[in-house]
Amino acid sequence: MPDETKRTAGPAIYAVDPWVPGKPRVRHQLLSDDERALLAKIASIVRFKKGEHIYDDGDAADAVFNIISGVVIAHRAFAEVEHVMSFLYQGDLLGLSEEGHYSNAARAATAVVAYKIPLPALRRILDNNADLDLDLIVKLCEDLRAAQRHALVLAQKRATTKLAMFLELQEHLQLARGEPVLEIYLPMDRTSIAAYLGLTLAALSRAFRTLVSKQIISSRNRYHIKILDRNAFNRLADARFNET
Amino acid sequence: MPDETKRTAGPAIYAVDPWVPGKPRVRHQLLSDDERALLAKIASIVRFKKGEHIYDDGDAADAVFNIISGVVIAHRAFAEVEHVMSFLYQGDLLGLSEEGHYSNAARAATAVVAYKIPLPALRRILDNNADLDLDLIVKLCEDLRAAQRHALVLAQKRATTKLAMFLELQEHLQLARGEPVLEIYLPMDRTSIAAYLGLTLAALSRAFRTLVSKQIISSRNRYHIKILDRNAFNRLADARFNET
DNA sequence: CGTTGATTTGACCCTAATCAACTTAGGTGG
DNA sequence: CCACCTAAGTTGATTAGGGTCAAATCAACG
Repeated sequence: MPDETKRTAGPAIYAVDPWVPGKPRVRHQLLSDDERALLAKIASIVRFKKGEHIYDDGDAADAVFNIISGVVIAHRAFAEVEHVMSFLYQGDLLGLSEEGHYSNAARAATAVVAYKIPLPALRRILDNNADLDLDLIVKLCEDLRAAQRHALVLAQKRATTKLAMFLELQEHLQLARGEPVLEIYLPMDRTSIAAYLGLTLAALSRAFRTLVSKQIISSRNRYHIKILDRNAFNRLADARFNET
Repeated sequence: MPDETKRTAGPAIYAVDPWVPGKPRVRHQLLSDDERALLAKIASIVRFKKGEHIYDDGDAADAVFNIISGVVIAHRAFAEVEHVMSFLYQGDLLGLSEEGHYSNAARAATAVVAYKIPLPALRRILDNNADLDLDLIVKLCEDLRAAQRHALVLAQKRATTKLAMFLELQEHLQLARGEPVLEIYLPMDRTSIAAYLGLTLAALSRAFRTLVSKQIISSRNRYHIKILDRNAFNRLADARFNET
């Protein structure tokens, strides 16, 4: 697994479309070494323990975070229910899509290390740096597509379909990160997955059981899933197979 | 209703957060007159009839569109079902969040007039124009928030809640556009609304009927809705009231 | 080894999906 | 302007799938 952040110091933004099935393009670094060095100067490194709270919906937004390692959950309470908006991985930015105040809350799904980039300093650098703008635009377009994919998942009516789509997405992300994909690794807990898919914990659990009992997937443990029947899996998760 | 596009010619990008309840900030134009003139030079004006097809999922993306008037539906078929990703209004951009190929299809919900901006020309201008970048970033952040709001709506389990949230969103958009809000105007057909909310046409129809029979809303006709019981409406649509 | 939180499972209920019939609203052509 | 046609929307009956609540396991950690 190539870890760019070790070769060159400083914030990293990766981009790749993890959706198009059969097209596992490797993600690439959007920032040049110079840009990363520039950002590193104004960034500090922060650590969060698993489950730790990073910022709250409504807090004054004074910094953006760039994940070095670990998984972050962007979430939001609505009508007493927690909704997970996205899972964020190494190289992802969080705290970006707000102005003045964060519009999501964020917490660590695993132990997290991240760059914390103060907003005023970032703004100063952006103003003098046309290239960074372009990179940001590319990243934002990608986040936008991701949000629309999420909407597509949520619009599904069957729990097994949602779950299969989620697993496929995780698999593509893993592939894009250059990790092995014999198994799908799920760093977040079931509750978070359920909140992401718009299901109750019970319904998600049943969806897992259904896929397992149909021999479509198997699970070594809570965090490691293997796809046994790729065809059946694709039929559930992938539009191409449903458009006959 | 102020119509900026009539005062100054050329593409227009408006931005405002239409979500925060009780905070109906008026949208403002992100582009300067100079920028708009610049874009106008490379843009052509195109018209689409109601229901007309604008571009298809997968088409080579050769231009972005900037809506002058009318409503556009960004949609996508998945598993034989049409999903509406967003409704786009005057000043909105479409065809942006893709690279190479459009990732959504688009069709006109009403008669539409739009600027068509060829991508190569746009790229040339962006390269020489730091200000435009910034504007684009603001717009993208806003689109991103909108997509996450959509996800939040889709994650709701009750049809009446989804519908109320949708109506509230439309109301806020209208307010932001400076239109009167005694009634909520729904330019799109029921089928599109259902597809946006992840409901069947039948379920949406029943949700309307439920709200009407509970005296929460009334409808003058298919396109004009009035909110009768603001408290009950907010209890359904608005997180603030559900967090007790 | 006990305690706590996470996950699974079960029983029951309710809502929205489905399928289908019916009504309405918009066009079209006479 | 009206009769007709078609697409859009409504309504009804039925059913399946997920919600809800609660009990039972399981897993992690001290």
